[in-house]
Amino acid sequence: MNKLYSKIKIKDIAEMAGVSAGTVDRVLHDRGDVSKKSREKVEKVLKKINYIPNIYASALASKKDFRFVAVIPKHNPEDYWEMIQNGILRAAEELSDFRVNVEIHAYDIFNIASFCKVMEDMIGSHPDGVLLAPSLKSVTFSYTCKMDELKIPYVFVDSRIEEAHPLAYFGQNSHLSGCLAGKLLLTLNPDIQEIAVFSFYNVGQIPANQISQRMAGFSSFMLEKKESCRLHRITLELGNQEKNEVAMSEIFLKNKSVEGAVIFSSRAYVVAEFLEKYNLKKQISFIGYDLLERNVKCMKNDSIDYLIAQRPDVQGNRGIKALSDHLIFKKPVNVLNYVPMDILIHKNIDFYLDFPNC
Amino acid sequence: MNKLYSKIKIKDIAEMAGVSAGTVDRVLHDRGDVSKKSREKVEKVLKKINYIPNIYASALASKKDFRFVAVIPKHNPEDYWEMIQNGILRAAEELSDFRVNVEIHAYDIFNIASFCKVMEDMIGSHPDGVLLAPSLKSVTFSYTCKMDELKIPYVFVDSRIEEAHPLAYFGQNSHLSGCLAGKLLLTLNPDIQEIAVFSFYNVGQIPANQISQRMAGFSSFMLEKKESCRLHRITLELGNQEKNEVAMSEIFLKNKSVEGAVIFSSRAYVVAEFLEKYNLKKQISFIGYDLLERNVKCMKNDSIDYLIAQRPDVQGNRGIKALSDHLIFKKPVNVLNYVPMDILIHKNIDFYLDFPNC
DNA sequence: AATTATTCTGTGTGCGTACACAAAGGTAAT
DNA sequence: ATTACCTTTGTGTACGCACACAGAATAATT
Repeated sequence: MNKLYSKIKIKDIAEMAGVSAGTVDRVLHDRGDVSKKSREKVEKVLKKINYIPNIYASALASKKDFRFVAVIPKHNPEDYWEMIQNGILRAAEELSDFRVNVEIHAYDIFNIASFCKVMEDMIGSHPDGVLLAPSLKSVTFSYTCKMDELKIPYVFVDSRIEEAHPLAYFGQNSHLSGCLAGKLLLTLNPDIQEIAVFSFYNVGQIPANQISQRMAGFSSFMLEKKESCRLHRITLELGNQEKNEVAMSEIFLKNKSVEGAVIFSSRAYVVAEFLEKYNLKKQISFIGYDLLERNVKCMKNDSIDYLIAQRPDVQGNRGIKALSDHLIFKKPVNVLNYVPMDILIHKNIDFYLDFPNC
Repeated sequence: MNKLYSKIKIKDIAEMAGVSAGTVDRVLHDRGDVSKKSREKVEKVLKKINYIPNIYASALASKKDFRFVAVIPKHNPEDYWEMIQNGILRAAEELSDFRVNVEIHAYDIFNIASFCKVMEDMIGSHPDGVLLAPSLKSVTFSYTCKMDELKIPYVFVDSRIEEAHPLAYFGQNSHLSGCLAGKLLLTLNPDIQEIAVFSFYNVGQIPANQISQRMAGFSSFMLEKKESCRLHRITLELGNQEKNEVAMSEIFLKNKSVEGAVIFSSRAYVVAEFLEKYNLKKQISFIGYDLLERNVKCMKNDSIDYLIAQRPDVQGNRGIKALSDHLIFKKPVNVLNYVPMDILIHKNIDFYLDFPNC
């Protein structure tokens, strides 16, 4: 409750350099109007000591407001994107005392025009920073180019576009995460010969980056480790339960030799609930992604064996924080941030859910 | 870069209530010297609006220094405890602008007297808060009682003592983590019949809470799921490589029917390196705990199949933050915080290591 | 040399809060 | 009614920093 606390402050530096606090401040912020002589005196002191500004005092004194915009898909409350959004909103709260405001602009994932409209309006509003969940590669790229020109820093979450120049990326290494899915499936059933690989048919939309890369990773892994294994690709349709049920009956009921299944998008429950309904849980090893409530429920019913999670909340949270690290705290930020591929099974999923990541 | 930012401040409340800022402050901090009339006026306003103090301004203005002490085992730089310490030190840095100082007091894990000395000196120094890695239960308990009396808040990390009244606990649910080890071993080898269970002989010391509970969890899980399976308990001795090698030869080389092994303390590499040396990696499924550098190396050599991790850095970090949440930010803190049981395999371990947890 | 123009530098104020202190109000005792 | 005493209240200053502004020092012009 006493003494101890001590840190070098601007005033101390001023004293050491034999100038005033104002001059030190001008040097620190490179704001000009400093003679060479004074600048050198200050810089000499700065080199000697390790000045760490009090960011809280700094934020308090600053009059700048920051406006960040997060552009993500429209979604339902139980969706994967909701978790990303939660992370974003949590960051917004944590940073509110630093005069940071975050707006969420949502686009329709099935409608490129909607994405374009959102992006154009967003860029037109001249935000200080942008968090972006990429849509179609070429389209997205044209907007990131515009932001490069306007010097608006942007970060990617979930997936990224190699050609762009984001401040940072937070997301999984999709290819390797597909390999992991393969590895887990082989652990469950080393002798597996036929696997059903599910994906969703996105009306008029090329499959997301993320998902096709996972698929590629999985395929190449299986090809290498178990060439003999046959992969059946089944395309499901969002909301068309009838058709999906037919497709799944075809593969699971008619063809009794399929012993495993994978899905690379977050709606594993669509398949898992089918497995439950027809009592196939034991025969079919099934692996999915992301901790949607319904997925978790299926896992607890043992219709999903493994879920691979990717800390979506952390992605959103750290994405926003990367922007403020760069713009407000002037900290260097890591560009490529691959989030861990968390392996969840019945036995450890509860602790994962209960413990706030970050 | 403009408007937007606005939050209710003490001055606003003062205006609304028709009193001065000083009076509002006195009400907010329950510091007395306020007439019933004024208090009511202020409280009425407070109920209506949602006042969130600016903790940074508050920290800036506060003249209180906080001294936290972390009592943990002495250790080497590559040890498990080093990671806990790193989390502690990171928290100390993050909180330095809040006038928080953290001291690390280390005790000799093999010497109860050393623990007692550290604890007594520590308590005698009247810290504002304590982070504690428990030693022998009964001894530790006597000190937590003393801290209860002195109203010094303390948090447990790693393991806990049920009878004590900590502000918080951060650590794994050891019992279930033992079950998880069992589950993973069965996934690797569903037909396993003989398993070697390793532990370290701690000279003159009862095995740590943590470890014996994992062992119990594992045993009960195996008993339930695979009654026929035989468990061989092998006790190794820290630093006595010769003796250890003999013991391991006995179990792995003479007895060819052992197909799996587990160790519940962090030095899995002692066993794994033996498996590498005698080329037993493929025959023996082996599961260990914690991401020591040497363990990770063994995993990459495929001599360890699974490592169960417990975010030791997060434990240390959140432990210290729990103290400051309680003492400085007056936030309620969760008592029981079970960290996730992270499942690491060759395929996903790198991402886990690269990505800073929190 | 005197004046104006141009750097440059120090001081002062505010950010939102905590806390010390003095002033004001009230009550009880003389 | 006066004094003394306690309670309650408002004001002022400091925390460390950013930034505006005035004033000092220097350079350029007449």
